[in-house]
Amino acid sequence: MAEQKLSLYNTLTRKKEKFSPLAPPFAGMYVCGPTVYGEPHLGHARSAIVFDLLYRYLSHSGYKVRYVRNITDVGHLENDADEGEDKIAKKARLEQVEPMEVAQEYTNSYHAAMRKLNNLPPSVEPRASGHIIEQQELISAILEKGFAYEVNGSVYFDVEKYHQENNYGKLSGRVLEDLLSNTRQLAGQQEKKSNIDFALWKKAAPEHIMHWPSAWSEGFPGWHLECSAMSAKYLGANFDIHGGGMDLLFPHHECEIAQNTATNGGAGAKYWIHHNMVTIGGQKMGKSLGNFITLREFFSGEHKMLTQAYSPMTIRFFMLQAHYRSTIDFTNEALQASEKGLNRLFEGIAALDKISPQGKQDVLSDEWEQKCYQAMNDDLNAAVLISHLFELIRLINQGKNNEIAFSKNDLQKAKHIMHTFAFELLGLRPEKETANTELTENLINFLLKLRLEAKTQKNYATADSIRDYMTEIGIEVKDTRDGFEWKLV
RNA sequence: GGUCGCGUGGCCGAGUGGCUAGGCAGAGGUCUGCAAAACCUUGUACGGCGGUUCGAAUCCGCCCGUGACCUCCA
Repeated sequence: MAEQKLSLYNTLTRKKEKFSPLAPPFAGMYVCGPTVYGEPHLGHARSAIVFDLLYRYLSHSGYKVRYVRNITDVGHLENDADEGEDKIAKKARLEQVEPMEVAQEYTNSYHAAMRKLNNLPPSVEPRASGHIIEQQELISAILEKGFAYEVNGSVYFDVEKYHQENNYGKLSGRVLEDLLSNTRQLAGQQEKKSNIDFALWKKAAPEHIMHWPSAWSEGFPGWHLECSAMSAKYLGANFDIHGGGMDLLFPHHECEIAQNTATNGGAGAKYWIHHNMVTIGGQKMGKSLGNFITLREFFSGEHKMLTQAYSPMTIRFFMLQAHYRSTIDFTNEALQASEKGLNRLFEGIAALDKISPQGKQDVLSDEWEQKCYQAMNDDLNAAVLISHLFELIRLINQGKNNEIAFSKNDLQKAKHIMHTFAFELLGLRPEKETANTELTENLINFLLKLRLEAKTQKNYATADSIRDYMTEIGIEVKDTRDGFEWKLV
């Protein structure tokens, strides 16, 4: 059904490439998931939404997709100056609870937020802490190949040795010589042969909470290891797509490629897909910058930078209106525009059910569907897809006003397009509540019929009084040409 | 400092050698008891200066502004 001509921008080759999986009809996709030491925020939302769009589209196109997205609950060093104190462990000590309790709490928050955003759950969601053995095996393999060395119970990746036969920097475009001269000298790096070497295993300091036994020391795995280990475990040494934010391009993904290449000669993934950042006032959102807004705060509106609450679907729609490789700047004004636009889209789609077919000839050409697929195929251009949907909404509204006569076939076509692209692929979901029982619904309709009678008799005082009361209790009433409409707000 | 990117109408944001992106806001109109919604009309934008071209916002150069990465980060 779908045209199988998806092109994706591959960071590895720096150009758009036709997507062609290694073993069709299967497609493997690995995405760097959250580090669960804090509340999920807009950035997490963007990553999840972008790759949800890709997941949905690949599935829609007939691929059997295995979507793996990890949970990082161990393994990220705070920084080298801290002598390798683990992020999760640090937070745990501050809050005086078990590290895994912290990880679990934020994992739960993350899942709840992702569900609200209507992101489909991944096929496999592995935790780094559950794959210590696999990570240790990977370290052994790299040591065996001679691309790592052990010092005092810690193991480091030998970047310069690796670079003699391979290209460290092929993904990020970095030049090794520049890196060597520009990398900062940090405390606690005396063990490493070179500044740019990175840890595969770190010996845990005595006060360190999270540690595991290993052949080298009681310690913990390095920060880039988990993704290599878990992608290989669930997708194979060579798989199709690796995704993540642009901020992970270097060093994280570069190091992953080095680890993968060192063990089996391949980069791992064929297509490396990176989405851009969310900015606030033109600056990247970050805790240290003080412009950090969690998803919970967006949904409740409780944040000093927010003038109102924004629904999960508004956030999703806002994200989808920009191409994934562009930065997207958050402002209240932009989000309000999205909220209204999304409402227009949903109302237009709902109007489709109220239009009765009148035309004998089709007015909607088949090009509509093709245009929509073209937008998706062009590196998942959801922004252009949405513009097409709005063009169609304009026509639908004209049909609603009897300015265009749609045929039965037209209406089916329009419904099909909206359901496929707006709901199935973009993952938009009307949030409008309906009356919870048939009884309520009947009562509302009865009241409105009374109002209509009053109106017909020009008893506007009564008509307005009924409408005012209904508005007050949360029922929005709109008059139409031959009756009324209502919805709960 | 090194590397890479971006600069589009009031706002957000697509596009990229010639053909109206789209949404929001604004103005005028149609409809309407009022309200709301919807529809129609309306703005001829691409940082500056040069160059290439029949033609550039789109390619090239320089300048200005701005951002990301180089440190955990979506």
